[in-house]
This record gives sequence, structure tokens and C-alpha cells, in this order.
Amino acid sequence: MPKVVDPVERRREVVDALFRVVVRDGLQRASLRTVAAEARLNIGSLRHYFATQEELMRFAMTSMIERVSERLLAAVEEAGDLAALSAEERLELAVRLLGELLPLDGRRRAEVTVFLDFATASRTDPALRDLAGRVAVGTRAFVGRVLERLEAGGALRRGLRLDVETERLSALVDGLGMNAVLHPELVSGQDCLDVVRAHLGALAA
Amino acid sequence: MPKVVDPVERRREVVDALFRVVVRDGLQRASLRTVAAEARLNIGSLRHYFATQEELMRFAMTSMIERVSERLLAAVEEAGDLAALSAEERLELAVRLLGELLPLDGRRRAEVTVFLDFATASRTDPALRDLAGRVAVGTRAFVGRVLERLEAGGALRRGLRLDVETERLSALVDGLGMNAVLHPELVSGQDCLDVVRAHLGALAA
DNA sequence: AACAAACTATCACAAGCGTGATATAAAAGT
DNA sequence: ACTTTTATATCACGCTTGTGATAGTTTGTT
Repeated sequence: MPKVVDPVERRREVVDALFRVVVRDGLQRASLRTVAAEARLNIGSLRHYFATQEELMRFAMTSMIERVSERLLAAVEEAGDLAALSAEERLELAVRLLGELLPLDGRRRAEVTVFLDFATASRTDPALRDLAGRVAVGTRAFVGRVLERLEAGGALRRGLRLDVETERLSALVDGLGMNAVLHPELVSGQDCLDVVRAHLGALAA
Repeated sequence: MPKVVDPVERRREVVDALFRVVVRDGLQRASLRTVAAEARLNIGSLRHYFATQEELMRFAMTSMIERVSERLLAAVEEAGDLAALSAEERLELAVRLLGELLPLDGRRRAEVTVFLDFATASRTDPALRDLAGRVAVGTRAFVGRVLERLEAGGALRRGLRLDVETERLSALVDGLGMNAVLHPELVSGQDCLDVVRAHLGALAA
């Protein structure tokens, strides 16, 4: 006999509702009441699962981190070995991996949007600082790993300082995502891909 | 005989107070009351100069745009002709110009911080959208001009698509600034310079 | 059937917000 | 000297916020 309400599922629904509110109206307008309304829940019910606002926000950001890192891990997994690939294929693979961090479809656009709002909020909100730090460290690790793989496969120019290149590519991806989210009429998803391709191409040439 | 209060000066003081609040506590906490307190003004006085909150915010963002663009213009002016410079000097000059958009000292750090908060807010605040768009277009124009100058001086590799490179460098600078402001323990001002130097160096090599 | 746990639903409170209205004080213009 | 802007200062209203407290309802267990 299935439980009438699955608390895990409920929390997921609430977090999804929070994300929708953040994407639509910004983190600023994501109050307990608006999130509850979006989730079609009574505030009392919502507070049964999240006692305080801080708890909800931290849980939401943690969920987002888990989702994205799972997807990144899966993408790296699926990428598999790159020994059998041509130089061009390797670069294209790297583009696809980095593209997981760019707003190339609705889901990723929502993720980058939420990430941006959370990240800026974390600057002055102590309750979110450590999580934002984890995100920053995580993306650097991911980007660094992509570069390492390319280097190990001999797909990169020699003489590159990988720490600098990691910082460079991380900033590039973050900046592209931010600009594409904030100014979609100026920077499209295709533009993001073009830029990343140009960048990786330059690292290889 | 000097006027007892110079309204222009008063507005500047209020805007400075607003910026201090934004840097310290975030745009979210910059209410009419907190800004008035920071400016050591009564809220009634503040509202004599800015009737509504929207008026204050738009005026503040406009002021920031003017200040920064004046400084950029002055920097380009001071840069002068680059015909007489060596290739290395030209790149270093470009680094200094782009560095005006990076948090390399207190003033620029404050500017980038305020810019970041305003930009993210503008995504969902119709009152700020057009101004954010102007900022985005303006920085692209500035970055593009730097690249054009370098190209005209023969300091760049041939075969570069300048539109893509403009987008790439703009995103890089924005991303660097954002990361340096949000994660100063991860990205220092020196790191920003290293990355920009590496980037321009790669465009030249 | 009885009990405990989980869940849903309201109410109330203090705090902060933007803003309209208004009153007093100071300066400028005539 | 008188009047008119300009500036400073309060009060009040309606609204939203997070949160504590509490009651009712449903579900699962004994």
C-alpha cells in the first residue's frame, strides 16, 4: 500500500515550485507564501516540510547542486574514453560537456538562471555562502577535468598553464551563461556554442 | 554666495549611500529607509529628491553608467596612439583598458559588485531592463573597440572573427569580475590580470 | 477501537516596506 | 516685508514578510 503522500516527492515538488518562481519573478519574490501558492500548498503544509525559510532555501540550492552534478557526472560517464576519437571529435565532445553549464535549452536556462540569482544572493546571505562556494569549486573542478582530459589526449597546445586556463575557461562559461540569461536578445545559445568552440579551437591550434 | 544645499551634490551623496548599502548588504536590503539612514538623511528629505523608489534606482544606475563610461573614455583617451608602441606594450595597454572593468581596487570592486546586483535584478525588474541593456551593449562596444584597435595595429592573429572574439572577451571579463566579486578567496585581482593577459597573448600568438 | 504520528489549515504578531498626506522650517525671489 | 519655492521632518495607511502557536484532519500502528 503506497503512502498517500511521499515526503520526498513533496519536497521535490516544493523545490520545483520555488525554481519556477525564481525563474519567473526572481529570488527576491520567492517568499514562503508565493512558493506555497505556486506549489498549490497551504503555507502550513509547506512549513511542515520546511520549518524555516532558510531551511527551504538551503535545501533548494542543495537539490540544484545535486541535480546538476549528477548530470555532469553522467555526461562525463557517457563521454567515455576519448582515445579512439579524432582531434576534432574530442573538441566537439568537450563542447558538449561544457554546454551542460550553458543555457542551451529550457531546463539548462532555468538552471543557470536560478544559479545566477542564488550566487549573487549568497554574497550577502550567510546562509548560502558555503553552498555557493561549493558550486564555484565544483565547476572549476569540472572545467579543469575537461582540460586535463584534452591535455592527456594530446589535444592541447603545449606550454599552457592549466591552472590559468581553468580559471579562464570557467570565467568564460560563467560569463556566457550570465550574459545569455540576462540578455537573450544579445547572446543566443548558438552564440554560446560558437564562442566555446572558438575558445577550445584556439587552445588546440 | 554658495547655496546652502546643492541639489546635485545631495543626489550624488544619496547615490553614494545607496552604493554603500548595496555593496555591504545587497540590493535587496537597499530600501528607501536604509539608504536614507546611510546618507544620514530623513526619509522625507530623501523623498524630496527622489519621489519614488523607482526614480532613485534608475537615477543610481544611470549615475553608475555615466561614471564608468567617463572613466573608460578617459582611459582610451589617455591611451592615445598605439602606433608608436611595441607589440608587448600594446597588449599591456589593452590589459589596462580591460582592467577598468575588473575589481582590481576598492573602487572598481564596488562598481562591479553594484553592477552585478543591478544586472541580475534587471532580469525581473522592468524598471531597470533598458538600463541593463545599455550597459551590456556599452561594454561590448568598448571591448570590441579594444580588439579593433589591436587588429588595426596588426597585433592580432589573422583569421579571427572579431564578432565572436568580442563576445568571447566580453563574457570572459564579465565572468572574471563576477567570480572575483562572489568568490574573492578563489579569484584575486591578480588572477584576473593573469587570465586577461593569457587571453590577449593567445589572440596575438 | 484507541492511540500516536503525520499532515493540513488558520490566526496573530511584530517588523519592514513604499507611498500619500501634511506640517514646520529655511531660503529665495519680489 | 511678503510671498513663494525649497527643504526637512512626521504620521498613517495598506501591504507583505517570516514565524510562533494552535486546532482540526487524515493516516498508520497497536
